[in-house]
Amino acid sequence: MMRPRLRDVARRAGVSAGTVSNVLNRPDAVSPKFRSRVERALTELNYVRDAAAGALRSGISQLVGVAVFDITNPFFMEAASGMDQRLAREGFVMALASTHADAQQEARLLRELEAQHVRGILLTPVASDLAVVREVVTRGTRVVLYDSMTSPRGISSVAVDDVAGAELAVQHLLELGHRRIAFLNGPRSVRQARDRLAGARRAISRVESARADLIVREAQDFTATAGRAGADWLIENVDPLPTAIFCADDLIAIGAMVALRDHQIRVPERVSVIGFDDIPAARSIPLTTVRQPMAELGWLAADLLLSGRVCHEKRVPTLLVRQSTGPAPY
Amino acid sequence: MMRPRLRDVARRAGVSAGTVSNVLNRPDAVSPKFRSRVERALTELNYVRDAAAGALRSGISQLVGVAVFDITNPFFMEAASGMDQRLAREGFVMALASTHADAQQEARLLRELEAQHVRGILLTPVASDLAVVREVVTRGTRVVLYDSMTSPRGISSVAVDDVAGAELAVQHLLELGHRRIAFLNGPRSVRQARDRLAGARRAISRVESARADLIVREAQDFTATAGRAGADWLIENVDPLPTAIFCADDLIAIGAMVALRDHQIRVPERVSVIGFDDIPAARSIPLTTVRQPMAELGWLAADLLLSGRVCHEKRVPTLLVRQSTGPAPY
DNA sequence: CTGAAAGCGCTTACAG
DNA sequence: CTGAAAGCGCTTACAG
Repeated sequence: MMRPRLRDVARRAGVSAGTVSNVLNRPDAVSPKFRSRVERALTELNYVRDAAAGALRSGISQLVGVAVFDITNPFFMEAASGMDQRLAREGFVMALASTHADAQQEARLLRELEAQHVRGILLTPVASDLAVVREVVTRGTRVVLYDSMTSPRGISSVAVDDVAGAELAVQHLLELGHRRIAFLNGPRSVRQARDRLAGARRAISRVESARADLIVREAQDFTATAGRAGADWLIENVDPLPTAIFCADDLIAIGAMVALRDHQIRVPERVSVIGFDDIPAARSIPLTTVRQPMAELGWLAADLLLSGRVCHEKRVPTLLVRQSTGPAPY
Repeated sequence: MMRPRLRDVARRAGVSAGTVSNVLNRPDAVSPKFRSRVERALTELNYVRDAAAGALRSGISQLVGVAVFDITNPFFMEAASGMDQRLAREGFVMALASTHADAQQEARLLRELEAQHVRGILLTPVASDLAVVREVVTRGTRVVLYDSMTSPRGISSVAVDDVAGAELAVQHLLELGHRRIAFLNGPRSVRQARDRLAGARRAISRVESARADLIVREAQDFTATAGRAGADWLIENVDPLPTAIFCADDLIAIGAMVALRDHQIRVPERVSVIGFDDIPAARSIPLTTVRQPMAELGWLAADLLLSGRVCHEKRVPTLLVRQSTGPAPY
């Protein structure tokens, strides 16, 4: 009826609770005879260690906190899946939560996870000052930053170069002859949005032969709904319509394509669309995009967390040309 | 440096630790004078309750376990998002994990979450015997089943009628004149796959005027990769190709459409494709599908968990006709 | 190598 | 209404 406790196992094995605990936590310190006796009792009773008690006493739990912007964005879930793969093999349980890209909620969440004595936290940071993160780290909780370009001392991070990625995207459009390009960005409060804007601008500024324009429109968030609204806005307010739209993520791009289709504007014949991330759905659109190795980076972030190694991994994203981009129509 | 403890707050407020705890847990039992003094100390020190200690002592934590088949499937993440919305408003933290639709891993996970003294578990059950679930519930952990058609006594569940949904899908194809229909199903070990097959068969068996065929192919899992392989198999092995493909979920449908496109088979002119779930990407394809109200059901499941009410909610899914289905070509 | 004991930070009857 | 004390189930020095 009740779950067995350490003392139940101890009684059954005819040893003390301390010895059972030793078998569990430092088996080498127990004689083979006692160890096998205890192990039998453990399996016979189907013992599961009380995680709360263990966490309280030892100061550490089998929980790893993962805090991302948005759990419905495949970008983050691909990453979380990579993290989970690394974590599960050591028996850790992932506690996933969303910050909704809000600094307040991020702070609340970090404290809450710390209070659970999590083994560590994998975080997509919203705030770039990292004040709360530092606080938590100072008190002894490991944090690894996912998708963060800041490389604070003592805190590991993994990231992709967003500036380079956006540059790649816009360069691709320029090479196709586009000279009036719209950029459907995410909210500027998010670092990724700022960096991608910087990259887009840099590519534009490189154009020498002719003049190139970048029309920037900021979406409310990185969702398809926001992308749709953004494209609707372009269609209504920008005349003539740009011949290409660079979107700050694939979800925005998907939304933009829905809007274009609703207005019978053909992609890529009249307007080219390019995204960012390469979420699984991008392939089926099929959407030209800038690929980020999300699962790989997630795996790496979890690995850094477990090993305790401190380092800053940066990856350069790659361009994936599919069928949503083509030559400029004029 | 160290996080403040209850006793630090007590000292600062000039009261005992018990009184601070009372302010936190049963404020009405404390006089207004003491209460406000304690509350000030609480905020001044930025106190965060130690969750592990609280869980150990009270037997309950602020954690809610969520165990789904696959965290990269938008179907589950839309649901999780609904759960999170309900949970976050009461200050609960969601611990999301994947069972990979495997009964073993499900059992392991349930025990692990129980050991964390979670407030409850929201589970997409793999095993239909529910033995481990019952065990956990007997010991006092609340469980609400998500997407489960079994309605065990004492355990709440929310679900959509998969049989009816699949019937709806195939009926739609039949009404369009299709008589050779392929069904790209998920693994039969999963209840949803079995139910959707039953629904598809039922629709087929209703046809009176002419004969209708259902060619069933079981995919490895509910992913786009599996869907692609499934459609490739159909293209290679079934001649003539069926004029319509019903897919057990949208991911499989998306994969199938990629395969068809790679073979220059036009959708819906030569082959109609219909999915199941209505994940956000479906709209942008645009894929005809059977809609499940995932976020709503997730919210409801979390609500049942928190309220402790036991009931079984069933929803009837709805058909969403978009542009991936059309009249049979012959 | 093993056992008895202290203690992690809370919560909760209970005495005053 | 408040405080002192016991105890949740573990882990970990420490004595034997």
